[in-house]
Amino acid sequence: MEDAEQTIADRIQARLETLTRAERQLAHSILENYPASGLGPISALANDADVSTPTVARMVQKLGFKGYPEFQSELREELKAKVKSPIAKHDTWAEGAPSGHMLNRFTEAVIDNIRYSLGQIDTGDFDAACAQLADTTSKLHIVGGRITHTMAEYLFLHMQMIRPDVIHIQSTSNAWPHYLLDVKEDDTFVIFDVRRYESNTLKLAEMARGRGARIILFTDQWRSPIHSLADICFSSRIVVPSAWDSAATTLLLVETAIAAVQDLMWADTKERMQTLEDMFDQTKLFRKFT
Amino acid sequence: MEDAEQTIADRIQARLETLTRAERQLAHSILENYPASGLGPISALANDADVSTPTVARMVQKLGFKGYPEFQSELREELKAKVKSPIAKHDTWAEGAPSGHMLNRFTEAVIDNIRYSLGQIDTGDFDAACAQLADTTSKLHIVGGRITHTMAEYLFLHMQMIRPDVIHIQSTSNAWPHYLLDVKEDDTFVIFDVRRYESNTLKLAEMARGRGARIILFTDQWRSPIHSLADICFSSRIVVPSAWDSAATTLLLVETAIAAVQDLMWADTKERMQTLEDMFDQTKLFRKFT
DNA sequence: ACAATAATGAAACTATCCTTTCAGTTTGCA
DNA sequence: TGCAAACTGAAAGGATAGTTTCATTATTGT
Repeated sequence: MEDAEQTIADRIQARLETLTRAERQLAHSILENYPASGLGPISALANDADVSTPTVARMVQKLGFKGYPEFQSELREELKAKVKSPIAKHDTWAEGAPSGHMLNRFTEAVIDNIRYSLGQIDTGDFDAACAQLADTTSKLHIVGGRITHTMAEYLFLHMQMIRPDVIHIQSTSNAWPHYLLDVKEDDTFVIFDVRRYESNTLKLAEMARGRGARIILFTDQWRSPIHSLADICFSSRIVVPSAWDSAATTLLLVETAIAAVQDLMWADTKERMQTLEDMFDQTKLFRKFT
Repeated sequence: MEDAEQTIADRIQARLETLTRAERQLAHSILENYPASGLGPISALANDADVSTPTVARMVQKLGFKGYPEFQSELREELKAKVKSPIAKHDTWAEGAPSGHMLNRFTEAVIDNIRYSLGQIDTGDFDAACAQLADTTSKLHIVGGRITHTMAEYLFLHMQMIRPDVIHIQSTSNAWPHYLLDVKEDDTFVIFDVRRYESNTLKLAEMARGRGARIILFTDQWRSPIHSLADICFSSRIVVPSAWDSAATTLLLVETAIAAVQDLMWADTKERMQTLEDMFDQTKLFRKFT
C-alpha cells in the first residue's frame, strides 16, 4: 500500500461527491458489504449495484487504480493488514471516531435498548395490536404527549394512508371533549405516554376507557399509569447518555406495526395508495426524479 | 453455504491429516493469511505456497467445492457474515417469534441501516454540525417535509429547551416568506428531506441559501438535491421491509446531535432547564411521581 | 531393489473475466 | 428550446484465470 493510512473505503468516501449517479450507486453497494463485495468478479459487483460492468471498470480507474484486478489486490492487502492487527474491533459504530465519541456511546445505548425491549415483547400482543389497528369496523384515535406527539403524528400520517377513519387528537386538551363525543364502543385508542407522564393524557385515557374504547399503549420501561387501563401495552427502554430520553425504540415499534398492518391490509390499501399517488401527481408536490 | 456453522478454515483444519505434502503446505499458506490469501487468483495462492496451480484446484475439490470460484465465493460469504458486528448479528430480536416475523425482519433491517449509516458518517462533520447547532450568536431554523416534519419537530422541541432563538418552520409553504424575512447571514437551517423529495423544501433551501444561511441537511442514502446547497449533509439508509421508509436512523442521528449539543452547552442550559421545570410545576402538567 | 501406485507440475486448452469501443441517452448550459 | 458535453450500458475484443491432460517424480509394499 503506497498510501499510508487511507483505506480504500476512505478513498471512496472522500470522492463520493465527485462521482456520478451510477458510480455513487456502485460506491454504496461496495461499502454495503465492504470489503467482501469488492473481492468478487466485476460482473457480480455490477449486478448487485444495478450498474453495468464498464461503470465499475471506469470507477476503479477514477479512484486511481490501473484496473479492477489492481483494485482487488489492494483490497486484499487491506484485509490482510486488518486481520493481523491485534483487534479487528468492530465494536465501534462510527468508524474513525473514538469509541468514547457521543455517536458511538449513544448508538450503543440505543441498540441495547432495542435488544432489551424487543426481547421483552410479547409477539402475541404485537400481532393482536396490529390486527386491531387493521380493524376498519371501528375508528382509530391516536394521541401523544408533549414530546411523544411527534410519534403519534408519525403513526397517524402512515395510518391515514393505510386505512380510513383515523383521527389524530392534538394535544390541546381543551378540544378533547369534542373528539370524545364521537367515540363509540370498541373504537381503538393508541396512546403514547412516556415518563414525565402527563396528567392530561391519563385523563383522556380514562375518558376513552369510560366510553368503552380499547387502548393500545406505547410507554417506557417504567410504564405509564395508563397501563392499567390499556388492553395492550408496549414498553420500550429509553435511557441513553443524554439529558433526555430516546424515542428510537418506540419509533422502531411504531414503524414495525405500520409495516405489519400494511401487510395485513394490502388488498384494501393498494387502491388507496394509488389514489394518493394520483393526487400527488396533480399537486406536483414532489419532484419527478431522484 | 451447505454446512451450517462450519467455516472453511475449520474444514481445512479438520482434513489437514488426510492431505498430502503439497496440499498440507498449501493449507498452511491459506490459513496463514486467512481469508485474504484465498480471495486472490489461484496462481498467486499457488505461488505463495510453492505449489502448482493444479494442486490448488485439486485440493479445493477435495474439500468439496466444485471449483476454485465456488471456493472463493463461499469465502466471501463467510467474510460478509463476519464483518457484521457480533452485536448486530442477532438472529432473532423478539425471542419467541419466528425469525421471519415482522418484528425480527424489521429490526434486523433497522440495525443494518444504523450500522451502515453510522459507518458512513464523517465525525468531523458531525462535530461541526453540533457546534453550529450550539452557536447561539445566530438563529436556528428547523424545517421538514410531509413526513419528516415529525423529525423536525422532535428536534425543535429539544433544541427549544437547550437554547434560545429556535424557529420551527411549519410546512405550509405560504408562510415561508414571512419566516425568511428575519433570516440573517449565518443563521443556521436544519432541513429534513428524504425521498419523494419535495419541491417546496428545495425552494425553501434555495431561498435560505440566497440569504446567506448555513444549511445542515438530514436526508436519505440517495441524498436530496438540496445536498448541493448544504454545508453539512447526513444521509441515513432508510430501506426496510415495508411499503414505507424508516426514520429510525435519522431519529438516532437527531437524538445523538441533541445529546452532543446539550453536552456542549451544559453550562448555559442548566439554568434554562431549571426555569422550565419551575414553569412545569406551576402548570401542573405532569403528575408528581411515576 | 523393483514394480505399482500415488502425487506433482508443465503445458495446453477452455472458460470466464476485464477492458474498450461505440452509440443511445441524459444532463447541464446558453 | 436547442446544442454540447457527459454519462451510461450493450457488445465485442483481448487478456487472464481455472481446469484438464499427461509425462515425470516420489512413495510404498513386496
